[in-house]
Amino acid sequence: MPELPEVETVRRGLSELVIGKTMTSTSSDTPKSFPNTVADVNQFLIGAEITSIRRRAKVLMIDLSTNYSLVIHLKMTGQLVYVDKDARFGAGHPNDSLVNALPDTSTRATIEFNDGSQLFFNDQRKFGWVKLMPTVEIPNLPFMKKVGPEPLEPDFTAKQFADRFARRKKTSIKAAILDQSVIAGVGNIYADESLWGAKIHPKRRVETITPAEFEKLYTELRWVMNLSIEKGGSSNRNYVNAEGKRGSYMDFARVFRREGLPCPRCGTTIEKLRVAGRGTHICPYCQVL
DNA sequence: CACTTGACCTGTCCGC
DNA sequence: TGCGGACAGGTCAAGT
Repeated sequence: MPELPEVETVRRGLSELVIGKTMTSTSSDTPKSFPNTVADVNQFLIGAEITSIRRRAKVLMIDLSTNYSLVIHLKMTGQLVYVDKDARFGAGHPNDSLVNALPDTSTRATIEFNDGSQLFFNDQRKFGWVKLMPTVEIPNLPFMKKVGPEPLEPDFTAKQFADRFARRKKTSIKAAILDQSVIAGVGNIYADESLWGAKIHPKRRVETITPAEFEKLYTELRWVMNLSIEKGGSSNRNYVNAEGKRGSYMDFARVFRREGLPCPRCGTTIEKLRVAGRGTHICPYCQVL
């Protein structure tokens, strides 16, 4: 569940549920998922109060009263699931069958709060990570130094958007829009959805994209990401996010994972191909090379 | 530097 | 039913 709209949904949900709470204990299974030393955890996390939760690109930052932060990347399969002291999910609780189901085999770390509630970091594929570090050092992370602008910031303009692609002229527009140093937070779903919206074939070389097409792509990307946040993001399985709601964006997807179905604009059958090493969905009539 | 490919992991689905 | 291979919403480290 890991593109900008999904991570933002988790951020908003967690903000409602855990800000102001104090962490009383933690446990984790693999050093890879949560590499900090026990000493660091004891000194800077145990007893710390959560003061704010921020997002940059697809990275979450849980700021603590110790001036340390938990920096979290969910990668492909990471989840943060909150369960209250009565083993219930947060407001919404749509899935009682999951009550008491955590921790499970995908649980990599658990944090307990002073009121008996818990936060589970689950990650089937173990690509994700949680790192405790001084808040002021977050901007020095290599990823933070290279990552591009936030596409949903109100003052981010279409011209700034187009200008970001100057460094990737020879590659495909799909590879470029997925490049986090170009624009922050775009992943496979919203790349495909926005390129369909702008009627641009994902294999088009960046240098062939016209200013009008960049403007359209900018508008479509922002529209589709804002819609997805409104819908709580995308989820395909029995997934519940931190606040106990399922994302419904996939009900609104126009091309993503819809190969074999009609294009909602022209009725042509949607096709799936590979671009930039990723599964890619297009309407072959609306999006031509 | 820009660009492409493979690696990191586990689970699932699809064809034989 | 079993097995092999491809594939899954992301990023890095290598290679050219």
